Amino acid sequence: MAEEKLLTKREVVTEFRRREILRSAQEVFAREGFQEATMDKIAQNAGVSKGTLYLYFKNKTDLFFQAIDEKLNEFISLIHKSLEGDHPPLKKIWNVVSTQMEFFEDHKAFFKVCLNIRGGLYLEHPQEYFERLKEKYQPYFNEISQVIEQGCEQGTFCQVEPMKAAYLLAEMINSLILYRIIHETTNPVTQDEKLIYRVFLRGLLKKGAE
Amino acid sequence: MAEEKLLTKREVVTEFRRREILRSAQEVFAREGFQEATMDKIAQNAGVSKGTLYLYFKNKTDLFFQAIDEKLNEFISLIHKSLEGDHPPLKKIWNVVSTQMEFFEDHKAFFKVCLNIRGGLYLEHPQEYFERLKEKYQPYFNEISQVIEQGCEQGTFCQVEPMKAAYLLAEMINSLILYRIIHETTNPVTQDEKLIYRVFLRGLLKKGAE
DNA sequence: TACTATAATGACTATTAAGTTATTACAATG
DNA sequence: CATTGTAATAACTTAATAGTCATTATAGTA
Repeated sequence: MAEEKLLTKREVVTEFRRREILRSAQEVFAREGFQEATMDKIAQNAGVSKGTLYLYFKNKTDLFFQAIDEKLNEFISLIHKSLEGDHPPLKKIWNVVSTQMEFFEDHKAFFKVCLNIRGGLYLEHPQEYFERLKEKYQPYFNEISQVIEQGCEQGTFCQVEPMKAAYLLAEMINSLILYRIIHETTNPVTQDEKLIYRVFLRGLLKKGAE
Repeated sequence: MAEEKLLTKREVVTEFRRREILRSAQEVFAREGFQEATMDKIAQNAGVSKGTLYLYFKNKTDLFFQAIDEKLNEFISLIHKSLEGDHPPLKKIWNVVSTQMEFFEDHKAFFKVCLNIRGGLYLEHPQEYFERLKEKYQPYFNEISQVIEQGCEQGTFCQVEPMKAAYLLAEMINSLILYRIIHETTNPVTQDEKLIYRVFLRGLLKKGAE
């Protein structure tokens, strides 16, 4: 009675096509950005014709957002996992820093796309997509902000607006990823992780100074 | 003998046109971003015909970069002025934070354009323009980094790579400007300036904690 | 005022690329 | 193996816009 939901050949092909198109789109968008990436290039790269793209995706913007959606999910779920369990806030902050740093170190092209989106969203995509992405990021900022709130309550951290502090931390991490890209740094990420961790928690001031 | 270099009517008009086009371009680019801003819109907004734009500027990209150039100069020279004189590093850090925060608070549209450029540069503009802009920003990062170096030497700051610390500071400031834009915050910037100043120098950790 | 050179115009061209659709290929099914 | 409906194709349409150029207007000058 095991109602084995065997996929027909057609369903298999359909799923395979969809994946292949998404993979191709990720590649081309990451390499060329939204404008320069054309539907023709993506189709060719995927080994299908342009018309086929439109059987699977409504339009270019739709394809774009679905393409990044997956990697973004991956990132956000990594962050989520790194915050599971009952650890002290300091440990969790460290986990965020190292997880994010290492993820983008391994996905530099995707990092550029993220910058690209954020920069372009305010100006070059329909408001609707901005809202969608904002929602997408929400859990990420919420989780960091909760960690900070927890730290405040426990008396580990100073009193701050947790969400603002979360933004600060997130952008501190991004700034060093950017630094690494611009200066083509190859030294171990761990050094930069430590730097962020230290500055975010203790600041630049030397003990006893001022 | 006062060799008064009187401008002819033609020269006056020419200079006026040029200024008017730049002003219009700043406006339209800030409102719509690079892609959406068309030469027609810019021309119409400036009250000239499209052909005229090409008498004054080589092409769209050229116009774009000349349009932002001016505001960028203004910003960089403000930062420069705020670092003049013989003040202790702490005072100078404060000056950077408040100058930058307040400048972008007053020029939110321009801030968006800056994000837009940075995001798009890696992917959507010729490498040449990226290099040009990098050079443009150089003095800004150099000055901050020198302040930090000075602080290190004087024993006020911990030992860090000054340029990385400069990046950290710059992006911390940007992160809160971004926060203000996204959350449509209207509370006084001074609060946010103080937050950055404190976190950058002393971090989030409560005295005596951990 | 008349002549010349430069500035300005806007219709025009050329290109690019998103999205459509008529046609063809192919998988499922009895 | 024949029939049918769905998937895929690629040539086509459409729209947008950067950049050009022949024509017109205007400032400088004698």
